[in-house]
Amino acid sequence: MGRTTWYDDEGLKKGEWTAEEDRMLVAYINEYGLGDWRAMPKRAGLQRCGKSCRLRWLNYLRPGIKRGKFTPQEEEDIIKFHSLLGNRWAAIAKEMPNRTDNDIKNHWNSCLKKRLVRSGIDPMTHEPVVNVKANSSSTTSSPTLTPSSSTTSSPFSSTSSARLLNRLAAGISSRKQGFDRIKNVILSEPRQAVKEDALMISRKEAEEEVNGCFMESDDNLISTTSLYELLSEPYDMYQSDFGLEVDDQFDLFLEIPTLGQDLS
DNA sequence: AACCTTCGCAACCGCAAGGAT
DNA sequence: CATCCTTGCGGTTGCGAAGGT
Repeated sequence: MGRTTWYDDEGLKKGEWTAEEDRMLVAYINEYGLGDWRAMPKRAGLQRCGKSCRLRWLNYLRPGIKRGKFTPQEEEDIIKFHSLLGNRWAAIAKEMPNRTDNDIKNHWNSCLKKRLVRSGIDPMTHEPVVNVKANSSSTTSSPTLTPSSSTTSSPFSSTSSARLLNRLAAGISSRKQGFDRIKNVILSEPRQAVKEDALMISRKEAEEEVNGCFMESDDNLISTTSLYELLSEPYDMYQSDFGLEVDDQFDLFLEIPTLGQDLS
C-alpha cells in the first residue's frame, strides 16, 4: 500500500517512504535529536521537505507508537474524548499517548463515525438523532405535525406516543448531563476549568452553551420530520440504545417545563 | 476469474497560531 | 507594529487490500 513516488518542482521527493529513507531519518534524529524540521532533510541526506519528515516521524517512526487494531476499550475512549473535545485529534491523542492523532482520526472517520450513525447517534453531538430545536418564528408551545407520505396513522397512538416520549427523554437526559457538566465548570472555578484538558472550554463558550440549553428547553419545539422518523422506528431500539425503562424516561420527559428554571 | 465496491491507512495540502526578526 | 518563518493541526486524497457479486 502507498502513494506513487513523484518529485515536485523543487526536486523534493513525495509519496511513499522507503525503508532506507526511514533508516536515514531515524539515524539522524537519534544522533542529533529533534528540531528545525526545515533544515533536517538536507542534513540527514534526504530529498524530502521538512514537513514530510516531521509527519513521517510523528505518525510512523517515533518510538512507542501502537499500531494495528483498536481495542474495544480504545474505541470507547475515542468516543468519550470526542464527545468532550470534538474533532481535536491532537488533544484526543494526548489522552491516548500510544496512538497518533492521524490514526485516531482515520479510525474515527472510517469506522466509529459510521457505527454511531447506525446506532442512531449523531457523531458530532453524541446525542440521539432527534431535532429538538428552538423555532424563533413560532410562539406556540406545542409540536406541530405535518402529513407524511409514508405514515398516515396518528402519531399519538399509545405505542407511538411511548416511542416518542422515550426518544425525547433520552435526548433531554443526554443534553441535561452535558449541561450539568458545563454548569459545574462555571459555578465551581471557571479559570481552573479552562486549564483542564478534558474540557478545554472557555467561560464564554460555556455561557453560550448554557444559553443554548435555555432556548431549546424553553421553546421545546420538535420538527415534524423528526417526529415521523421517530415513529417509524421499532420500540426495542430505544431500550437497547439508552438502557432505560419506559417509566424512567417518562419521568425525564416530564422535566422539560422545569428544565430552564432548574438551570438557573 | 474478472470486475466492482468498500475499507484501511499513509501521506499530502492548506491554513492558523505563535515566535523571531 | 508588521512581516516572515516555522510548526502543528485537521481535512482530504490516493492507492493497495479485502470482500462481494
